[in-house]
Amino acid sequence: MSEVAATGISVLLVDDHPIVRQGYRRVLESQGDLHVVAEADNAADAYGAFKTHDPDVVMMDISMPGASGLEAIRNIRARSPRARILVFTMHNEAVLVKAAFNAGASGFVTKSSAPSAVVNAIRGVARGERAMSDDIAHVLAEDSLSAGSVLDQLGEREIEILRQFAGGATTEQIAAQLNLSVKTVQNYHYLIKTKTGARTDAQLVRLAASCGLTRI
Amino acid sequence: MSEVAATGISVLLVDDHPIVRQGYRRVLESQGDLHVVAEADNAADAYGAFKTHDPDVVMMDISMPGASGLEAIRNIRARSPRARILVFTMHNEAVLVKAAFNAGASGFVTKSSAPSAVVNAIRGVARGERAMSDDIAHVLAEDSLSAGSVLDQLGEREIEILRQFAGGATTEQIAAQLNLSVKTVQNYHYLIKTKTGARTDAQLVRLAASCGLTRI
DNA sequence: TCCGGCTTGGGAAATTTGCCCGAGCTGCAA
DNA sequence: TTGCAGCTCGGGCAAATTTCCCAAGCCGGA
Repeated sequence: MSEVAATGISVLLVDDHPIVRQGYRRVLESQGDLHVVAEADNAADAYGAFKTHDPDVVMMDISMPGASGLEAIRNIRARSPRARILVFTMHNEAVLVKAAFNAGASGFVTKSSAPSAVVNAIRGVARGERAMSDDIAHVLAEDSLSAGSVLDQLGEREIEILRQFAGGATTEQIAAQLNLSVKTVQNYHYLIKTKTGARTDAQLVRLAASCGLTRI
Repeated sequence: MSEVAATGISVLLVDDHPIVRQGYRRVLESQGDLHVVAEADNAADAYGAFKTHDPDVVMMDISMPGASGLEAIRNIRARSPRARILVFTMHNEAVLVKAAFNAGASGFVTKSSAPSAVVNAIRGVARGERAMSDDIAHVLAEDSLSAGSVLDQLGEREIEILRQFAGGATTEQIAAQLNLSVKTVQNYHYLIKTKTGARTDAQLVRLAASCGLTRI
């Protein structure tokens, strides 16, 4: 691995939008100590680029098409436990943040953050620290006080049914898929709404999407 | 208005993510002929900045919180018909593209485009041309062949009800908001599902989201 | 003028929801 | 070991919603 103090911090950028990557690249490289050594526009390429360039930090947008960003994190970390991954996204759901850290991320910064906060997060992650932007810290703080996230109160079965439902499946399809009676699926549906406080199906779909359970 | 040939092209950046704006700014300014004269992070500020700086081109991400980006375009164009607005977003739904052009946009470029395509679009828009990225041209071409998008078959009232429904509003809330009977809203709900072919409410929400009608 | 489409709602049958219940299972703790 | 708690699974039943069908007013275009 490169000597951080001596040669600066090497960064692998992962984002599916080329101009966004180029923008980040310029912002980072204007800092002097940050060097973008490679880019990737999907989760699959990310690991290849990681192996080739062995960057100090992977800066990754986890809302990409194809494989989930969380999968990509797990993937990289499983094969290279020393990898430092900074998640960089517009989402700020506590569930997603926790999922990212559980998957092995070292930091989590939202795109709403000031550029200075982003580059400082990169430096922190490169030093082996855990880094997150202020808004994420607040979200997690709120979350820890409010006794866990929405999804934490759901059982495995409930989450699976919520995922399929939010994905557009009908009650019959879910019942057939999971070998349940329609009535049971209906009951779960009701239970999920009760537990999450969603008043309409649409709110449930949005909840699932904002928790990263489904992508739209 | 500035003399494009003599002084370059002045650009107003509108995007709700500061680091994204800063990234774009650097990409644009590295071109030599493009100058970012102001930034705004919401639709309301965008018009203020437009009045103050009178830029040649407004480069705008229309997926921002608060007022719809389409509203912002209409707003600016209504007050300054000479304004050139280049929409720059990750969405590539034909409905949204057409809506943007109808609202008065001069160009539409997706974030998937190569940076060179983006800067060329800015130059084209500044010259008064209509500009769009290749993928958008393909989407519109497909759309014109496939006899219109899903949303095209919906009336204004239907779209408004779909938007509110997908946003999480209950039937009662929509009825109250629009001064309709609950029965009418229910009928619209059914009609929308029939017209769009959605079998569940969840599919409807996803449809609305994928058309840029709601954000999750 | 007439036709077609949008908007607004009524009606009635079919279906789903909301909420209650019980039963089997598992893990955990006293 | 017993017992409790929580998950999973489904029945029951009244209330609500959905699904269609229909009608009437309005407006713009042929």
